[in-house]
Parts: sequence; C-alpha cells; structure tokens
Amino acid sequence: MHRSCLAEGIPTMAGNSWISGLAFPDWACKAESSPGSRQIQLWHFILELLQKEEFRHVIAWQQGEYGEFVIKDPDEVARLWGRRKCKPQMNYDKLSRALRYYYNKKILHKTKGKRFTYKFNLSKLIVVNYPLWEVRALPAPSLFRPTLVPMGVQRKLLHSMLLTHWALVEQLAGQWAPEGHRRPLRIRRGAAAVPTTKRLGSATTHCLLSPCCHLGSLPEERPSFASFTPPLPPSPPSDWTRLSGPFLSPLLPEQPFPGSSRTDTLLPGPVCPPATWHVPGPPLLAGLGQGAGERLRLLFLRPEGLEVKTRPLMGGKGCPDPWEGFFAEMQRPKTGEESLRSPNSENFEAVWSLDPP
DNA sequence: TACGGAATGT
DNA sequence: ACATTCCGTA
Repeated sequence: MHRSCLAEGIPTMAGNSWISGLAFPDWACKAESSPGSRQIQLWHFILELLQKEEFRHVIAWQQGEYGEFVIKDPDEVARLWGRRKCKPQMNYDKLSRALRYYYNKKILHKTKGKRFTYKFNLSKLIVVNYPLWEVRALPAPSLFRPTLVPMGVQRKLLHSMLLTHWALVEQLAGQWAPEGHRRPLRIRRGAAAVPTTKRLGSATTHCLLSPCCHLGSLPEERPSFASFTPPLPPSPPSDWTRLSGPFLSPLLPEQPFPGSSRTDTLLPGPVCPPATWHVPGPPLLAGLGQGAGERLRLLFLRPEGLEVKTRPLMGGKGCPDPWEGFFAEMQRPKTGEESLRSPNSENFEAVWSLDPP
C-alpha cells in the first residue's frame, strides 16, 4: 500500500556509525531530541518540511512572524506525515491532535484566529550565532569566540541542542533574520544532485535533523559546536558556563564515509540523502525566556537542574567520541579563586544532577 | 475548526 | 515518551 516505508534505518554499524573515519556512538544517530528513540518526531518533521522549498505550497513560514507557520494544505501535510510514519490512515485531525500535545510542552502554540497557523516557541529559544557547518570558512576570531552554554549539558542534550539549533538556524537565517542580517540560505547539494522536481507524491523528506545524514554525507560537514550564544543577557545566570572554542577537534583526517552509498533516496524515513545545507553565519538571535531551565526547555531540551561534574575518563583511547573535544573545552568560570582549569588536563563529563522530569 | 480527555499502540 | 485513534464539546 504505502511503498517504501521499510528498511529506512539510519545507517549504523553495530553500535557505532562511521563518519569521517570516526566511530560515532549510537546516540549520535538518533534523529530527534528524545534519547532512546530514533523515531522522528512531528515537530522535527514539520521543521523539515518548512525547510524545503518544494513544500512551500503545503506548509510555510508565516512571513513577518518569527516561528509562525501556516499549514496551507492540511491534508497533504497529514499525508506526508502519515507516509513518514507509515500510518496511511493519518489525517489532519490526528496530526493536529499531536500538535496540540505540544502546547503543554511549550514547543508549539496555536495562533488564535488564524486557520492552520501555529507557532514555534521561539520566545524561549536559545540563540544561534553561527552556523554549525562550514565553520572553517569563517574567520578564526568568530570561531574562537567564547560561547555560552547551559552548564552541564549532557552529551545527548548537547546533541539535541545541535539538532534544534541547526534546524532553527536555517529558518532564522533564511527567513527570520531581521532585514539587516538577512541572507539567503545557501543550499549546496551533494554531488548526486537531488532532483529539483519532486512531486509530493514521490515525496522527499529529507532527514535534515539527523547528524548521521549530515555528517555522513559529506566528510567536511561535521558540526563544529560553533557557538550557542544566548541572546544578550547582560550577565548570564550563574548556571551558565562559558565555553571557549575551538570545539572542532583539530585532528580528524577527512575520510570518506566507508560504505556510504550516497543514494539520493528521498522517500520518507530516516534514510538521509546527501543533500547538504550550509547556513550562513550572521549573528542570529531569538528571544529568551526567563530562567535557564526555561531556556533549556525552550530549546526542546529536557532537564533542568544541571550541573557539570568532572571526572576523569578512561585514559587516552577507547572513547572515540567526537563530542569529547567539546567537553574537554569546557571551563568553569568560578568566582574568584577557582581559576580556569586547563581544558586539556582533564576530560569533562556532564551529568544530570537531577533526574530529568 | 479547534480543543483536550481517554484508551491504545510503539 | 510520543504519538495514534476516537470522540464529545465549543
């Protein structure tokens, strides 16, 4: 009935994924913010559609309203969603129920009075100053700019941040940036070009949010952890910690993704085509809510009450975690006495001080 | 058209 | 958890 709903796992290799010669842990291949699952979430999917020009007539950002989007063709969106989820009976009624569940979670809210119009809760979004990709093209100073990140960002959490960050950067960059900063989205396709004429029927969902896709598609497109800079709170809350770049581990020889077939399958499912996106890097910003916890939730990140604990990790090898370098760069700005630790002397690991709610 | 409870599924 | 399905209500 619905074709091609199967065999669309993210390409992983028994425990790890190989990307650019690195072994990525499984969690890094989960395409959404919910650890433990690699099922795409609706809001991801929505963002995905919103990012693609070919769906503009189906769903689109509402110009002028940051984060607001209109579902122009509810049936079609539902159909696409149903396709992605292999739920051929999906319809807008059901889809909208799922959207309504986001109200409580503060991920979305309804724009009252406007049909089929919803809005992402950007009011609480952390900002994004720089692109995650192609950072090396940027002048060094911007790379090394200190960055604020909520303290104790667990790896998974950070990953979620990156996903969301990245997805939103695209929108911010392409559409929400104020005039002065607005730059066109530059989209570079992989060598195997993505068909430009993609009928909805042959749908082209595109796993924009999966690091596996992006990282796997082109070796040079590793995330760089270039900055999470919250929108100018004059003095950041004490539970934010300062990070210094570079977060990109300097080593990393560029290698092709072993076994990468680089198919351009754009059918629904987590299989990701190699289309690559490059986000321009004007400083972008979104508003912040109040309180770091709020901020986190905003980012669609879960827990609050975070702290960073340091603990030595197993020495040297054994942990080819690409994010490790990031944490190794974490520093704790302690008031006064406790001076900055040498980022290299110790590995850091973020852990929850409280169980996620 | 929109909302949200309830049961159910994965 | 995050939907999906169904449905009563506004």
